[in-house]
Formats: sequence, C-alpha cells, structure tokens
Amino acid sequence: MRLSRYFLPVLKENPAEAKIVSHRLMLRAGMIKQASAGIYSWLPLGLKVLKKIENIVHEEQQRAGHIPIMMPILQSTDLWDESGRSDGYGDETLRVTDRHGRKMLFTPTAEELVTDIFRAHVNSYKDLPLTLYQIQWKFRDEIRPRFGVMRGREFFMKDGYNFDLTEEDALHSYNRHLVSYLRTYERMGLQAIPMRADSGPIGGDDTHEFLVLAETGESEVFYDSEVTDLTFGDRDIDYGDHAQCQAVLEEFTSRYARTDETHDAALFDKVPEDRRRVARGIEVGQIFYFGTKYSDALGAKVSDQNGKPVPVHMGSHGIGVSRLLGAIIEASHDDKGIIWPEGVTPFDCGIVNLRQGDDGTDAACEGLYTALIAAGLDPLYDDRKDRAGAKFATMDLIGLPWRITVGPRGLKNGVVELTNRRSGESEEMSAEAAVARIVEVYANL
RNA sequence: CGGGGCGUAGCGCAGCCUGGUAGCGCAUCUGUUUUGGGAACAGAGGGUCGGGAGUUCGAAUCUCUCCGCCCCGACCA
Repeated sequence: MRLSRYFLPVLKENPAEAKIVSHRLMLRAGMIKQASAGIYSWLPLGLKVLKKIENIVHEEQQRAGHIPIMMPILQSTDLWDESGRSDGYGDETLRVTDRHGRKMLFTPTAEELVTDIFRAHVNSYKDLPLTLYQIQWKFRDEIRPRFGVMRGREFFMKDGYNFDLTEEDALHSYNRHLVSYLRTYERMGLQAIPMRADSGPIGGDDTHEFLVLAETGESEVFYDSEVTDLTFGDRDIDYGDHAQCQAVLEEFTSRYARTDETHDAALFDKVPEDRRRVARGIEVGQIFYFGTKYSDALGAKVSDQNGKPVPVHMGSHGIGVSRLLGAIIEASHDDKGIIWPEGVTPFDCGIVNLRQGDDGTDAACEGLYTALIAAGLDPLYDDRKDRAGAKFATMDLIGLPWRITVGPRGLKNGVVELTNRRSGESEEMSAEAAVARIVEVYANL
C-alpha cells in the first residue's frame, strides 16, 4: 500500500477521552473511531489487525478440529425463556421489539442458539464429538464501557461450543480448547496465563480464564512466578489424544494462578514466598465445562450405544478478539507508539523515502516495494512528500516491526537502512539483502 | 445506579466568574523556500459555542431542562 493513497488519519495529540495507552494509541494511529459509548468504527489499519487476529483464531480452531459456523446477531427471546436464562445477563442484554411486537435480543452469547441447532440435527452418539464455533459480533450493554475496545459494549468474539457423549469426552474437549488457546495467543506474541476463575452467568464447574499481565488490567491476579516461564512453543500435538492434552493442562495449570474471584489466601501462602506474585491482568479468553445444563433445559439428546436418549455434555469457550488488540498494545508499546508482533502487524514492513521526488530514491523505493510484494509480503510505502521526522514518527506510531529507510546518502554507497521497531537497531545493507532478511523473518513465523 | 467532571473549528484548549456578537496551537488549502528524526515564511478556508426554553436592548457567558461523553465504584470476552 502506498501511504499517499491510503486512509490513515493519525493524530498528533492525544484525544482527551482516552486514558489508557492502548486506547490512546489506537485512536492516534487511526485504527478506530468512537461511534458512541463502547461502540467503535474500525478504520482501515484497525480492521487489518482485527482480521489478522481473527485469522489466527480461525486457523487454530480448525487445527484443533473445530468447525466454523455463523449465528445471528439478533435472536428471539423464546430460546432464552426455554433455557431459563431470560434474566441470566440481566440488564446487560439489550432487548428490542420488532414491528410485530416480537421480543428480540442482541446476542451476548450463544449457548441457546447453538444448542437449538444441535438438537435439530444431531441425534446419534456417532456424530459426536462435535465442536462448533463462530467469530461474530456480540453486544453486552455494559454498565460502564471504558478503555476503548478493551471493554466495549459491541465486541468481536470467538465463541465455541463442544458437544460430547460423556463427561470424560467433554473434559477432553475442555483440555483441547486450553491447548489450542495457548497456541493461539503465542502466535500473536502474547503470553496469556490460564488461571482458575469463576463461572459467572454461563454456569458450570470447571473454568479457566486466560490473562495477559498488564498494569492496566481490570483483574487482580495471584500466581506462582513459575507460570510465566512456561511456553507452549511449536510442539507437535495430536488434538485427538486425551493423554497429551491432559498433560498440557496439568503442565500449565498445576501451579497456583488465580484471579481475585477465586483467590485462596491459604493456598497462595503455600507458594514459596520469593515466587508469589500479585499483579493485574487483562482477560482475553475463558473456557467452561458445564455438563448438561443447557442440553437438559433445551432437550439436546442423542441416542447412545444402547439406543437410549441421553443429554449431551457441553462446554463453551470464548476469545475476545477485539479486546486482544488492546491487550497486545498494552503488552507491546513504547513512548513512540505501538510495537506490533510480526504475527498480527497490519503491514509487514514500512518503506520510508527520505527524498520523495528524487529520481534515485524514488526508483529504489519502487524497486523495494515491488520486490516485497512479489515475495508475498505486504509493505506500506510512505511516498508522501514530507519531512523525514514526520515519516519516522508515523511509522513509529503505527508500530510496523520493520522499516527500510531509503535516502540519497545511503544510495551513493549502494545501501539502505533496515530498522527493527522493537530493538530500535538499524543496519545498512543492499536493498536485496534487506528484502531477503524480511522475507526470512516472516517465513519463520 | 451512586459519586465527580466535561461539551467552544478535524484534534488539543482559552474565553464563562464580572453578558456587548468568538480566539490560540496543531491539522487543512494556496504560494515560495526547504527536505537524513514531527520545517520556515506569507496568505486563506473552516464555528447555528451539544439541543431546547427562559431572563435581558443584547447570552458561549446568567437560569431551567433535555442530550451526549469521560473518570472512580458494583458487573464482564
């Protein structure tokens, strides 16, 4: 993309309403525009990152064998009357009445809808296990929306639902989700720690929340510092293997790590004192096992091996996709702006032309631009006739991980400058070498 | 919902107390000179001062009312 033809409305000054860094930077980098309290329009740069995160979530869900569907944003309240959860979300549920007087609500979560699909079409244990998921807009009429996309009223969420014949199978689904979530967050450059949590209105016995440590997090968290040493990495895992998934769950959840909802001071005291940590965290996901709560209420049964109808065991699992943008920025920024991890960056590399209009630098930049595109990358070329400082400030603000700077001085010696946003380190090399280096970085993701 | 605050140009703000018909910085547009870390000069455009009602000869300013937004708390991906 050539910046001169893009729509990137960056702000030099901080909007007054934004108090935390991720919100400020998203507004300043021209990623979002507030439409009303807790509701945002996604501008081109923000939408690009949102889609990248969405893609990673899709890929990891499907790698785990989960099947994408899409359910409506607006649903009838009938199913909620049936599940007995009409007031489950209370005033957070935004209700509307259509022209015929039918009561509808904006989907805050979709256990009822998905269970209705299941009961209509699945009748045999042979069709299990089944996990359906969607990435779709949700609406919860938060008492006090704040922090930009971190606590919006409208938000983009992946919500998945597993259906299993037995409790044992359903707990494997739970574990499988935990494993797939660990992979998902790591691909975005995030460490999200699973912590024992409270189940809230979804209900259920087993539940873990995934927390990204950040000073601006809304939850207080208590953990054994050893949990921060754990990484999933790129280990090979068979998502169908119960023992393997169970082992990962034990590896990542055996040490003390809880949110304030479930914190147990006596247990925490058993952690060696030098490893006890109290911090704040941002919730970016949660997994639940709730057995037959909804299948009983809604009559979601299958015939078992003996031909007897039995209610299915279920769980539900969520990742806050739009919230993740805020969480990533909270975890990865400096005083100049955002620092995107390569996995989610809106553009792979920036090209800065220090002397726009100069035949030599123009030609060199065009060459780099086409070479990067030919290599399958997505560069952003700042071809505006602007001063260097302004271009660098924009690049730093929007946080692209790599930047190639092209100026007449370097070109005399046949070199361009390759800069890493995170380290700030620059290196001079030929244009070909710079392209090769960036290609290599993204190939290894 | 309880407590606090704000609403004046795209963004950040002053003016309000003590009424006299709107201003500053940034951004934008034009021109000239510039160009290796947010350029300089000259000029220009852009506002029913959140809406309504009232007081007054006269309201951004005083009064009432409605709306919107932000911050602290209870709730949540």
